[in-house]
Amino acid sequence: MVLRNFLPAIEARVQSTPDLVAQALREAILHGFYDAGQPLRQDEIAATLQVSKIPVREALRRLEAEGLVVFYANRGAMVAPLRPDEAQEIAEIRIALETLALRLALPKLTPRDLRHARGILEDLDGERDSARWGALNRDFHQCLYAPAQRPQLLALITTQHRRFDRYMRVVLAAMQHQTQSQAEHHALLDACERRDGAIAVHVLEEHIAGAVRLLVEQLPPEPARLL
Amino acid sequence: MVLRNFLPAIEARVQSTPDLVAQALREAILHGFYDAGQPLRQDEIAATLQVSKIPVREALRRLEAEGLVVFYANRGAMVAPLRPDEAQEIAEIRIALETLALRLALPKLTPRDLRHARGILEDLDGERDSARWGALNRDFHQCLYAPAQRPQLLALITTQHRRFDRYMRVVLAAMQHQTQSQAEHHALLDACERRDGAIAVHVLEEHIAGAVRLLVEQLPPEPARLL
DNA sequence: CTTGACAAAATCGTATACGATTATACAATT
DNA sequence: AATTGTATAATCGTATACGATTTTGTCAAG
Repeated sequence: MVLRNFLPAIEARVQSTPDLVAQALREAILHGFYDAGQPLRQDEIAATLQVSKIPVREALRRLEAEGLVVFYANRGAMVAPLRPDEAQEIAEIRIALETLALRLALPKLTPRDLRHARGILEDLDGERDSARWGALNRDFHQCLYAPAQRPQLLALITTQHRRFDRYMRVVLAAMQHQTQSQAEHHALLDACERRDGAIAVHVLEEHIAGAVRLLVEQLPPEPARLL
Repeated sequence: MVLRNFLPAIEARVQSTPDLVAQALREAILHGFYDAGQPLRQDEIAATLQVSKIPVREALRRLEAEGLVVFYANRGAMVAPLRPDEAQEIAEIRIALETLALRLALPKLTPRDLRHARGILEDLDGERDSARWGALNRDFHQCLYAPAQRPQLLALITTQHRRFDRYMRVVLAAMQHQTQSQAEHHALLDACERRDGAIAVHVLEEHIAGAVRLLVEQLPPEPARLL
C-alpha cells in the first residue's frame, strides 16, 4: 500500500463548472423542463447560471455524448428528439448490459444491499413526480448491480437508463404502469434474495421489454419531428 | 417520400472544428503518439492544429466521454491510464454488446456483407502497423454487426472496441496473437455464412475473452501509474 | 545532501469580444 | 394575397485576454 492509494479520487476534489452545468441541464431535460427538440440557448443558460458560454458549451458536449442533446452546425444544441425505434434499441442495450451486471452482482449481494433495495422500493410507492420516480427507479436497479464492482459497466447503464427514462415519462402518467413496474421490482428483488439467477435475469428482461412494449403503444407512430 | 428524406443528416453537413480535433487526438492516442498518463497540453495542441483552446477543450471533453482521456481539476486532460482490470471489464461489456449485435445481424447478413468481411480479413493479413490493424479489426467486426441496423448499439461498440484496442497494442507486438486472432476471425465468418448463431456467438465470446486473457498475462500486474 | 520557502514560469479555466451564420421582420413585387 | 428580396436582430463559434492554480526552479537553512 502506498500513500497515493489513500487520497480519495483526485479528480473529484471539486466539481468543475461544466460538471455542475451538465448536472443542472440533465435534471432540467429529465424533468421535462425542456421539451424534445427545444433549442438550448447558450447565452440564456449562461446568464441563468451566472457563468460564461464556454463551460455551458462543454456541458452540452457532455450531454451530447450521453445522448440527451444534439448539435446542429451553427444552430447550436437542442434536446434530443424522441423516436420510438430509438427507445426500442435502448431497451435492447439495457437488457444486454443489465443482465450482465445482475449476473455479476448476484453472488456478491449482501443482506444490507437487499435491505437497501427494499427501502428504495418503499420510497418508490409514494412517489408521484415522474422525474423523481425515474431517479429512484435508477437507484433501485443500480443498488442491485453495484456489488458487481464494474464502474464502467454501471456508468454505461446509468447513461442508457436515463435516456430511456425520457421516453418513460410519457408512459408514467398512466398510473397503471407504476403498479405493474412495482410488482416486477418485487419479483426481481425476491429472486435476488433467493439467489435465483435464471429467474432474476428473466424477470429483468421482461421488466425492460414490457416497459418498451407499453411505450411504443402509447407513443405516436410518427416520431417527434427533427426540425 | 418527402423532401426532408433527401438531405443527408443536417448535423453532418460540415465536420465541426471540435469534431476534427477530436478525430486527430483519437488517432494520435490510438497510434500511441501520446502515451498513457501523458498530459495533453491545450495550448500546444491548439497551436499545432491552428485553432484556439476552446474547440480543443470541447474535443477533449468528447474523448473524456469516450474513455480515452481523463480530466483533473486545474491540471487539464491526460491520456487515460491503462489498467488490466479495466480491460477485463471492457471485454465483458464488449461480449454483451457484440453478441447482441451479432445475433440481430445474423439473419440479415447478405452475401455482399460476407464478401466485404472476407476482403477485410485479407487486408488484415498484410497489416503490420498495430493502429491500422486495430482499425481494420474494428471494420471487420462492424461489418458483421452493421446489418443489425442499430446505430446506437454500433456506436457504443465502436467506442468500447477503440478503448480495448489501446490495451491490445501491447499484445499486438507478439505476432503470434495476430495469427490466433485471424484464425478466430475466419471461424467467426464461417459460422456467419452457415447462419449458425450459437457457434458464431460462442466464437465471438471466446475471441474477446481470449484476447483479454492474453492481455492480462502480458501486462504488468501493477497498473500504469495514475500520477 | 536534503528539506522548506519563496519567486518565476507554465498551464489551466473562463470571461469578454467579435466575425460568421442563421432566423426574423418587413418592404417590394407580382 | 402570396412570394421574393433585403435589412435587422439573434445566436453561434471561436480567438483573444486574463486571473487563478499548479508546476518548476532557486536558494537558504538544517
